Amino acid sequence: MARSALTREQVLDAAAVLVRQHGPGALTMRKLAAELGTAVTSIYWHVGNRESLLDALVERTVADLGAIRPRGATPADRIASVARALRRELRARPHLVAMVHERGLTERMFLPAQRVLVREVHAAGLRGARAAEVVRAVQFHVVGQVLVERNRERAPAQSPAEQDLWAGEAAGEDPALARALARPVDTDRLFTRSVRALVSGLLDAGDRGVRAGPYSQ
Amino acid sequence: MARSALTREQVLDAAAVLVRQHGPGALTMRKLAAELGTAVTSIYWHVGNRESLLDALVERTVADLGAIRPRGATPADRIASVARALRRELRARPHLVAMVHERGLTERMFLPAQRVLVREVHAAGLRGARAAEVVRAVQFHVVGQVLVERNRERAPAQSPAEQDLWAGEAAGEDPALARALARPVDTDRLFTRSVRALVSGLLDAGDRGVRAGPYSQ
DNA sequence: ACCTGAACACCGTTCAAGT
DNA sequence: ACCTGAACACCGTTCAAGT
Repeated sequence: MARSALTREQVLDAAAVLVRQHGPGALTMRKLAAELGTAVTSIYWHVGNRESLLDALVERTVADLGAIRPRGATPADRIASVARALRRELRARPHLVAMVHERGLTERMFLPAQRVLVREVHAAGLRGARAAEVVRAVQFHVVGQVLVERNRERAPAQSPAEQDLWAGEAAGEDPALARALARPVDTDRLFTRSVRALVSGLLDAGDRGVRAGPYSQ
Repeated sequence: MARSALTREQVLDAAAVLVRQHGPGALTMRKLAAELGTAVTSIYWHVGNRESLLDALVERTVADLGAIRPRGATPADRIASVARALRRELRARPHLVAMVHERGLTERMFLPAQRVLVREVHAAGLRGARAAEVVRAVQFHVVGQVLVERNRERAPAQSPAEQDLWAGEAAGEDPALARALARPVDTDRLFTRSVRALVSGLLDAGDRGVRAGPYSQ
């Protein structure tokens, strides 16, 4: 498409389009060249090779992740809201997560959110190594969940699904549980609840020693 | 190596060796054929194509994941111990996790552990949908963490590392936190603590309503 | 400084032909 | 029922040659 004096920017733009449409696997140097109307080898002059092209693409997409504003009254609520916002941002860029994952750049992607989290954990009254641990636990949890969710979306029908297993099995003992596990997972709800549990568990731990208090019943 | 009457089993064995040594990316049909001393095309007769070869490999490896025995006195401890055991099993087979992830078979891989978790969550006094939620939250958390850790191991040196950021920045306000975030993550410790927090958060939630009680300070 | 085509060393897969 | 080589349609990358 684009004519006259190929730019590195143009290459990145075209590459971004290909990746957005069909994922990183669909980005071949030859297709990209065809899209740009140049010889394959011209691309190499501008971006080096496929690997560093993808690197540059990741760098770029990470850069325009939106800023995150915490919401809520209590620190626990505000930390949980940061986690939810971050998940939303990442889920809006499904291929980014895959590429960042492949490249091992998760840490980098997370720096802006980390700053925000530190502020909120401070507001919760934590300092030093204990505060750092909470920040990292939340961070790891969010990325982990996003990765798992992405994975599940790609393969909607699992071979011997949970359904089949839980249809008969424990139905006698706890039919409601069997029914619940046979239903597809509501990932939004699960994320919200587990983040809330994680955060309250992390913040509570300090109050009453490491081993958190009584368990239900 | 192997001579006379190529078997499907032999193909899988040789494929497993290649994958174990250098990851799924290193498994090419041509290398595999060379290893087996046959024509590339013979392999197709036995396993169909590369994709279903990898599927079969995953199936096989998932099948010999060890059984998990919970340890500890309280349900919270026992649930956490299942999470840790599962993480250990998965980390012992790094390529399996990648392949399962690519194939979207996470659910399947998790079925045996799910049974064990259900028993422990029952022991904690939960039933029905609430019990199912705890099981799934733990399950998702473990897989998520294993994926994140695998990702981090592949790229040990992150470009603008946390180190650089936290070296100067907030050092004034909370130097201990800055130091902690500048240190490399102790993933074993982080996993143990966050699982404990998550589980206690999940089990507590029932006792005192959804919004878990006071946060520290 | 930028672009080109030819060539190299790889892929996965199909297919007609052998035994 | 099993194995084969030839061939097809792809890859990423290098390199000498052009302007």
